[in-house]
Amino acid sequence: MRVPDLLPLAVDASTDGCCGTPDAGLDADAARDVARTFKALADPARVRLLSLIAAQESGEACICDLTGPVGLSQPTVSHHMATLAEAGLVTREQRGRWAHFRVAGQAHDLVAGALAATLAPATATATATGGAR
Amino acid sequence: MRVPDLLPLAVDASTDGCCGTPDAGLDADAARDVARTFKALADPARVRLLSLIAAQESGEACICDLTGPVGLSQPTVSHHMATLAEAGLVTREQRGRWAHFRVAGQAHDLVAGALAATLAPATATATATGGAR
DNA sequence: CACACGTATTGACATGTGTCGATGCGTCGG
DNA sequence: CCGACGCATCGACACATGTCAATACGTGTG
Repeated sequence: MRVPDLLPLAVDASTDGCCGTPDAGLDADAARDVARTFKALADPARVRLLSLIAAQESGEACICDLTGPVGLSQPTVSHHMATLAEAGLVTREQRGRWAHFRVAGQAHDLVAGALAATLAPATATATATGGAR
Repeated sequence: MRVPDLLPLAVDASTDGCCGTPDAGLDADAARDVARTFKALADPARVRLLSLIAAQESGEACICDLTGPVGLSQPTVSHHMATLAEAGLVTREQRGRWAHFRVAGQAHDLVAGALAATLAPATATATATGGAR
């Protein structure tokens, strides 16, 4: 399952004095969550699947619509979609015997938040935790 | 030394008629480039290293400053930094016998561009290629 | 109800990747 | 000039991951 309600985005508190977070980056847990989000996009097949769904006129697609364009077997596509869904980047809706996938509303904020947390640990906690639903 | 001038961000032209790019996502090459960028951030160690550098007061750090906080050996950190540098996310400057790393100016745009290309192939070509091509 | 169809799961395999110890290569200090 | 220091590379290992064929599971359809 694991659709984390966005990201913890905690900043390392190891040597955290009071206000400035001197120079310590994200702590181990936060880094692991951030990496988990990016890892979902770290494969050409998943990137292609996601862009393929995003490019659909209807905004959604089923597995059978995707196997052809990406040139992968049905089990492989299904596996990738499960990965994307677990990362919270797509949503899966079983309608009849078709599984309809669409890009999650969180998707952009999820990745943008992870990026912000990585590149600007100080300000990211404010922007991301407050900005993304 | 592979610092791709941002991303190609090409959209699939397989069934591209004239104007709308009906519903095809990124092509294989573009997806591979996008995935390459995200893959650099798909490991907790690298995320942590990057955030650690970004959090430095001076904006830069050498290997010896990083091995401690992340709890990894010097060769491993060196290897991760090479990965980040090859992805164009950090820059490496040899000064004396220290190697100083700083977050590349491209870094944010590089990742944001990859994200945009994935989630909004249609508009991304306009926004991203306009800035980079 | 039996069959066809779309999807998910399983098992297996090859490849990729993170990690470390040992070692090599420049550079500074005595 | 020689030793210490910082970093990169190499070789090796364990583990994760992408991929497929085979198969199981639900759901419509005849």
